[in-house]
Amino acid sequence: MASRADAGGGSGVPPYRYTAALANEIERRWQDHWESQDTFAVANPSPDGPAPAGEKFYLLDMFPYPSGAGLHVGHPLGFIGTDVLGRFLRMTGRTVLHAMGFDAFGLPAEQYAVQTGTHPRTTTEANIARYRAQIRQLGLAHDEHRSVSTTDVEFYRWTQWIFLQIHASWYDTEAGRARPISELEDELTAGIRALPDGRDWATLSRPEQDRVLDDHRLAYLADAPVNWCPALGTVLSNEEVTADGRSERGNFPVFRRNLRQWMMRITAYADRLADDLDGVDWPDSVKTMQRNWIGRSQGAQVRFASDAGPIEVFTTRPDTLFGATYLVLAPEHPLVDALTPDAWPSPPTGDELDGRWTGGAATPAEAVAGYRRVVAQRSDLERQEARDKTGVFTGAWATNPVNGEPLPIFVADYVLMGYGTGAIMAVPGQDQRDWDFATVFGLPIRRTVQPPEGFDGEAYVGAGPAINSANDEISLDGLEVDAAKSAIVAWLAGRGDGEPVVQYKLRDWLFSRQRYWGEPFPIAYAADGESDGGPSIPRALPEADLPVLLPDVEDYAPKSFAPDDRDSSPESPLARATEWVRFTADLESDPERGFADYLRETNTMPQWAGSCWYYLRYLDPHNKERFVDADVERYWLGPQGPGDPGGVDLYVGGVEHAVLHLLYARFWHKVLFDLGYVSSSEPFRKLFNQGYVQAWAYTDARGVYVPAEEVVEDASASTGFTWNGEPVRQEYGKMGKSLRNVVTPDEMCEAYGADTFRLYEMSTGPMEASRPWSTRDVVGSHRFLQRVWRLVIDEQTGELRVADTEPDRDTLTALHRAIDGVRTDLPAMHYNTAVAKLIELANHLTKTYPNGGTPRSVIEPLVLLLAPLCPHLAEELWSRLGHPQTLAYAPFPEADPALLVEDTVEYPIQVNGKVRSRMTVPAAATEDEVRAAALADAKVVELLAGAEPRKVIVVPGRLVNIVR
RNA sequence: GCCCCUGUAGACCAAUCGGCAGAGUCGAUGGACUCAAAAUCCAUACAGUGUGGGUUCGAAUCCCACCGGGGGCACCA
Repeated sequence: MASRADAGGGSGVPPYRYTAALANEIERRWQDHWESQDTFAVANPSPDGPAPAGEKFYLLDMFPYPSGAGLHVGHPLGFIGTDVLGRFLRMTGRTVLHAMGFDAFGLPAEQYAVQTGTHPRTTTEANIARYRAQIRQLGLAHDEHRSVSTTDVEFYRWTQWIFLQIHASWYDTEAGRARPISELEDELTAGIRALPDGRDWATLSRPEQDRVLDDHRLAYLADAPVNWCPALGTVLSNEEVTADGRSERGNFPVFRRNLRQWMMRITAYADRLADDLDGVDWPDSVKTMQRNWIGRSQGAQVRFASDAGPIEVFTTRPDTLFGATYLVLAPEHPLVDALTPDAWPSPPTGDELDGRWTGGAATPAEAVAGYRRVVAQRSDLERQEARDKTGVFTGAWATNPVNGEPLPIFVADYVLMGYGTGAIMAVPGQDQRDWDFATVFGLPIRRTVQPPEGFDGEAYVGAGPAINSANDEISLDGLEVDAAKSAIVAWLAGRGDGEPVVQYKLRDWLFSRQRYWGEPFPIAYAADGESDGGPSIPRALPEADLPVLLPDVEDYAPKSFAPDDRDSSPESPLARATEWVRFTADLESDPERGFADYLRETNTMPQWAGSCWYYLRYLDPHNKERFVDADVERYWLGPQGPGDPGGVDLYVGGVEHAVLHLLYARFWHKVLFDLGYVSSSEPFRKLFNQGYVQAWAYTDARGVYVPAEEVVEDASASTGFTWNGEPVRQEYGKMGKSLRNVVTPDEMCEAYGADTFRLYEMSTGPMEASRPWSTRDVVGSHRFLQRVWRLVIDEQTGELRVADTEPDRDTLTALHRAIDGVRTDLPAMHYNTAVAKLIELANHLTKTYPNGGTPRSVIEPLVLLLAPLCPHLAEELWSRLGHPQTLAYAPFPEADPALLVEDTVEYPIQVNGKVRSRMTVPAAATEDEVRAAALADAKVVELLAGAEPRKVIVVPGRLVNIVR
């Protein structure tokens, strides 16, 4: 079977037609040319070098993970989009930095290594080479000298270095920024700062002092509840666990358990991460997602007295305090054991104890223990699915500070230990969850906010005046929610029973993984333990020891377990590299010891580490002294004026990174900013989310996916499509192997050429929209490029067909309209409409000059207009038109405003909103002249039949509407 | 359940401030070229903007309700 490329070059086709074969030849030639001439290399400013030519623009794509499957046509959508913009900006005089790197640590290479024994580096490098080749054939104008991969030793050296800076920092809440931990130590030593627990710094032993410092570091070890995934053999960050309590990768069960792990104190930055969103130009949807993730809420902490001491409760509705009728603690709450009495008490009210409260247990301790057992055996998923309220009475009462009322204390799993204080005051009148629980356990319900007339729901959570809310000292009655909140919080604070407080959903970032293929931590522990017998203190390795190289190991797999083996414990593959793990040194970070034996940290960093700062390394990829030179960073990323946070000028990628990558990267950047290493306070000044390329997939009668490329449209089939004559059902989804609908850029480049592929991807819709891939439609873009080629080159002879004649006025107008439109559309990334305007111009020229002889003064601007979208074809035509230099830096055409205005305007004339007639008037006509002309129109006179119109609306340049 | 985005010819998509529903592409139909086909070129037809209300001289555009599609969050006190 002949391929399209063969058909294009076969007999009967003019010898100099723009076929796929010719396109491929042109494209390879120009790609080689750009590479050999270093066309897209961009220099950093230097004191002795020449000043940069134009205003800088740092253009950035979210770098890809080089998977073994290679690219499909969906992947390069964003890359092509940024390339078009970058090329346009270069032609308008900007100095553009555009580079491409690889996020190359990651699980697939490691899993492949586990299966085959191939070193992950081998697999990764092969995949990167394939990606580079696939990207190169698309003609993307990247500065190749700036390409980095997170797995490069010279890259992860600096990832480790940044980790050391974070580890060597603490967050000074008074100053509102991170500072070197050495300054904290100095202040403690000098007595300027006291220890929060009242101990005297000078009397502490060295390990005790180190532990105090470790409690402040932005990177710290903690026994924290983590998400342990036995099947993957590793812990996961909160962000990597799905809503139904499974691993995002692989969909395995995840269990909560306590483990000693590396954490990043991202919560210290919660306010700045939320507030600084105001200063960046990001889509509102992404800002909202980040704000929701940080989850800042204003509220109050209230203390309820109990026999086991005060119980701290967080609430966002302190105004409803008079409506509290019981308290609930999370089952894991530390006070539960102290509260639980030996025997069931009689209620202070003198009533019988409600049978529903005890769960049938003989003693409170038994009831609580039994309930805890039930809860612990539930997975997170089950806990979420079970909406029925369960719980048990602890046997204890607390006192409501506003009215001295005794409130029974329950334990229930609808209260989470991880949020607030792990204890709530329950206000069934104004909270549906509390209402449900109160209903199950027969607890009193009291409204303290007046619901509106006709409200027939249960709990009322809306606005309204307070009721039933007064004691001898204070009355909230009649106050609206906000006023009531401030009043009661002030009253509580005055009595020492509470204070205003801010809560966040954001948790600290779990930063260690039990994996091989990641950055090793530059950390070690004393082999013989600590002199005070406490847990090991992590010791930073000196900068001179960087990079800490990944050792070779026999087995790359972490120890994995049965998916539901909740009691298993993680074990990193690096722990088996015993020669690497143990070493002897005299560490400055361990002043207590001289030369001593140490054991390396055997966890590795999560995949996010490299992506937190790669955009900084593009700026200065070969710097041996620093991760990025300060002046270079200031030039490319520095703030442009007051109120500007600085950062990358445009960052383009999918919305799937709205919280994870973008939040982590902002956090690292802010730490580096606080420590004075970067001048920008935000990494990405402007963010743009491109859409996805989706694809149709087809299933047969059994529901099995069939190869999408072999499916034909068939109106006679019940489903409209057939495969091998069988009807198949169409569905819409992601492009991928499992749906058997993958189309690769390689196929498209072979069948049509890269310029056609680029043009097609850019013309199917606006950059932000997802759209279906349709191979059938690609030919339209190809035909357009053939028309452009034919305007310049004779298909029979290969000679130029342009003439040095003057274009007519219509053609000139068409050209300048196109210039004007394209100049507006390209910087706005409205590539689909820019393409339409180019096609319109080409169609006009084809029609106007059917026998060749298109004026050079029109053709040359057309070629330049096309250059950002189809650079190879444009370069080729530009060169054939006699220009020896690349057009990459040629000036982009400018529209002549005089040619954009028309002499006359055609006005539709509406009568009562319906178009009844048309007229042509000079463009310079005044509103009154237009009105007069419209009223004089024969059709209008006929329709009005002598009557006076009630109203005449003239929209200049648009239309006239006459209301009868 | 809550929040956000979205709905325009058979398909993908256009339409400055609310102002003539159509720029462009595919497909369809007809024609040119061809012995024929492919490729290429030329021409034509096709929707009243998811549904129902409202505001307005005028609504795809603004407002309300509902329906469909996509995404995010989810016992967060």
